[in-house]
Order: sequence, then C-alpha cells, then structure tokens
Amino acid sequence: MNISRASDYAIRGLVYMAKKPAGTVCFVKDIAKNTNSPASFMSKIFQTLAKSGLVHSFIGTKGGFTFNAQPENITIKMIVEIIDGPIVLNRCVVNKSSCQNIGNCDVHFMWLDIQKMLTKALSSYSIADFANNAFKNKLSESDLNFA
Amino acid sequence: MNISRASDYAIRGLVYMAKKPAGTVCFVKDIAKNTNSPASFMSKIFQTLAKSGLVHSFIGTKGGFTFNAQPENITIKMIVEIIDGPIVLNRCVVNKSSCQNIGNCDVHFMWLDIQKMLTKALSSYSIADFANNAFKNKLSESDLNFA
DNA sequence: AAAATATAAGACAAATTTTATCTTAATTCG
DNA sequence: CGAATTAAGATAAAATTTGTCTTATATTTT
Repeated sequence: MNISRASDYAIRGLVYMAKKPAGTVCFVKDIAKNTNSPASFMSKIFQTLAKSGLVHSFIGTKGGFTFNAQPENITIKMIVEIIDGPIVLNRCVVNKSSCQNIGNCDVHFMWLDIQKMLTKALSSYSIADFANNAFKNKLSESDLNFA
Repeated sequence: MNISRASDYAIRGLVYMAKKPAGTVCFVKDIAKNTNSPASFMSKIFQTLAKSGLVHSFIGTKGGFTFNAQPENITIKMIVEIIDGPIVLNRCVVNKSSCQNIGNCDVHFMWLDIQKMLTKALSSYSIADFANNAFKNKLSESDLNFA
C-alpha cells in the first residue's frame, strides 16, 4: 500500500527539472544528485519516462532530457502509472473476469470507490504545483473528514 | 499501489466468518474453500490475525477460529495493517528522519494528505458491512468528486 | 491409556517484484 | 578518427510476496 521508490524518484526528478527554465536539457547525473537518488537507477527510470513520451531524450555528449509536456499537465497519477503500472487496489477491480467471486464479490464496490477517490486525488496534483513552490492543499477539509 | 493477496484473503475470510452465527468456530479449510484461496496460505494469514488478537484460535481436533471482536468494530484498515503492515504511501511520510529531503521535501504534504484520506476511507468500512449484505457507499458524491 | 485423527502453528521454499548495477551504443568535441 | 560524455539496454542482487511442507497440540476412538 505505497508507491515505489522508483515513482518517488521519478516525481522528484521531474520536479527538479521543472524548476529549471523551460527547455533546459538535464542530465541524469545532476537529477540524481539533486534528488538523493542512485544515478543508475534514475537512469532507468528516465528511460521509462522517455518511452512513455513524457520527456524527450538526447543521446551522446550534451545529451539529456527535456520535457515533452507542460509540467502543469503532468499529474502525479500519470507518473505513478507510467512507473508502477496501472493503479488497481485489488484484483477484483481490474475487470469482471479477474474476480474469483463473480457476481457475488462482497468487496468489489468498496475497492472501486476507494480507487476512484485515490486516482482523483493523484490526478489533482501536477509537477508544476511542486516546482512553483506554490503548493497548497488540493484536498478540502470535507475530503479529509468524510464519514 | 494495491493491497496484497493476503489482505484480500483475510478480508474475505473474516467476512465469511461474520456471516455465520456469532461464536461459530470456523476451520481454515472451510474458510479457504469458501473464499477461493489456498488453504495453507489462509492458515498462515489466520495465524497472523490470531497473533494480533483479532480472532481467537483453538488447536487440535474441533479447533478453529472465532472472533475476538465484534465484526462491526473490525475495520478494513485494521485488517490491512495487521497483514500488510502500516499504511504509509511514501517513505517521506513515515517520520522526519526517514525523509532524505529534510525541511525541503516538496511532496511530503501531498502524500500525508492523500494517506489521511485513504486511511479514513479504509476505516469507514467494517467486516459487518459486508457480512450483512447491507453494503452501501460510504463515500459521498463530494468525496468522489473533489477538485 | 494408546493410537488415530483433525486442527492450527511454525519452518521452509518458490516466485515475483523491486531496486539496483554493469555493459553497450550513440553523439559530440577536439 | 579517437576520446569523452551521455542515455539505452542487459544483467543481477535484494527484498517481498505468495505459497507449501512439517511439527505440535488437542480430541476422539479403540
């Protein structure tokens, strides 16, 4: 019940990039250094981000990474799903055929509802929110205190 | 970003038990059979539940498990935490000393808020909710649609 | 009382996932 | 063209999850 180190590193790396002037080419070496993460691991993470199209990569000397999308449009949900895969709280939520207790799954709707809430929450934060240091709670008091 | 098979099995097992008359002694063999789960795995799961005090175990012939608490008072959060351990969405939320980016962790408050919301949601469902077939959404429309 | 049976407890093991590192390929610069 | 720098891709170690197998305990039967 947590995000992976890889997703955490990815988010921190992208926030670091977003703090630079738009279009800046960033090296994994610098990104890793400034996010307290293993450079070689960060390398593979950015490889995945590049494959997803979220960032663009340049090989060779003076290579590196740039954004392929506006940081405002890159949500935490997007990153977590690119790195960790789809957010699915329980097997029975994936689809009907993957639920062993077809037609009679007591817990199906609970997981579905909580999953909806979670993905909405993760979608409500963007990389830009953190880069701008303009963070404020996206979740209202009522969200935090539902019955 | 999901609960484990073990937690899922635990929940289903306890729901199965809760459908029986209060005080019924249940065997792992039956619990497993009725929840489509491996009996030997379920055995270990109930061992953990027994250690936690949630259920009581009896060894030997005519042994088995009974509730040690009212199903109404057993929340999904309790079960998930007993089986999977504490719900902590990201390392930086555990405590200040575990955050590499002390005093300057951009994402700390996001994870903290989402975690609060998630644990509240998991606390809002009890085993009795599913055993009684009286399930209805615990999450209001506004919860599912916060900005 | 001893043996057989039924049950959970606990030790052990396989499989999967996560977290990395190491090697290769590509590009630039001198 | 060779050296340096960078990402890409292959490989590997570690941790976690999922599961099985053996042992201990209690009950029942003889």
